[in-house]
Amino acid sequence: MQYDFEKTLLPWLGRITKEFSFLAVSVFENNQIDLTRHQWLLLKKLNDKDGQPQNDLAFITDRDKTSLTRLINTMERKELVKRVPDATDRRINLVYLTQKGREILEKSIPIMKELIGQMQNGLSTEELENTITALKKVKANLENIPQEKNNRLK
Amino acid sequence: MQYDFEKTLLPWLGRITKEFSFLAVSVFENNQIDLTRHQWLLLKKLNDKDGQPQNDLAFITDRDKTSLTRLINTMERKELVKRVPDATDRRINLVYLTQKGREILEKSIPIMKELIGQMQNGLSTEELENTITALKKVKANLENIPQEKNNRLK
DNA sequence: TAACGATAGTTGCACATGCAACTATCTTGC
DNA sequence: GCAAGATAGTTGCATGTGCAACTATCGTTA
Repeated sequence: MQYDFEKTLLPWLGRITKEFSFLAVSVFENNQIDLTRHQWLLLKKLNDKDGQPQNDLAFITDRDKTSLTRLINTMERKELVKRVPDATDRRINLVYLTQKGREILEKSIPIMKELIGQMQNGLSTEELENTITALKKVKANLENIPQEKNNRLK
Repeated sequence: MQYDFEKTLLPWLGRITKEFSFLAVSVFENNQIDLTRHQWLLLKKLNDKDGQPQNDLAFITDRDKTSLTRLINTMERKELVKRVPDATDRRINLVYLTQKGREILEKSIPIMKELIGQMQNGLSTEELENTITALKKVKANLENIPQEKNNRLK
């Protein structure tokens, strides 16, 4: 008998993540917002705390610093964020929202809330909480699996 | 008051997916298996049913056909799969596992099972089932959200 | 203070992905 | 049986990602 991967969490997580990304970009487009899911998330993090070093942003968005470099490149071209060299430590770039970035983010937040609401539609509060609790356990489990090579989040 | 996205499913799904990919590749490496998560999944699907057209494989792996083209390119270079033109319809390439592909897949399956087991560790059968049920609902919700542009899965 | 190691960020390379546009082939309808 | 449309697959371009190797700068310490 074959091992049935459909009865594990694995396939669902990937599918939903991908599907949601598509939807988000699609709904953004319908509202004349030109943002990818990744760009949106970074704007959101900058809105929570503006002017962060690239390294910190890489950490909180679970991303390699090189990936963040290029995401910032793209977003700087689109004038959503700007790099400002740190006054005291010249190695550091602080990343700030531009006015345009802030406006686009504010326009996008209710759309994202609506979309998340639709996604979670039909789940009771309890069901939702239980699911998140389970996913947190899963995340914790993954973090406890040792791996030699994983040094990107140091 | 800020809307707290951490209390929605959204951030957890993406994080876990990414973290699991890392772990899988890392554990594969430790066992001298050179596979990415995507390559592994395709091998798995071919093992379930060998000799499928590229279009069908794109569909069942939730992927654009162009993405699949290039994934097959990579995997053909690594001699994991091979393209065989369909005898009756010359537009179609049927994709088959190679001997090497099959061997590597068989070596990888117990490792994947083990990793999924570790990921789901501490979740009771009931909890796991409830979580999967909830995720299925979420997936169904996403599919019911209309979007003009999404024509990739036709 | 000079040297060494740590840290922040970038670049080269490879992989993965999607959309638009393309070629080749097949199917359908007149 | 031929033209028009549908289908399978590829390619160009853009985005996003990670690792290894690199530069520039800072901190520590001998």
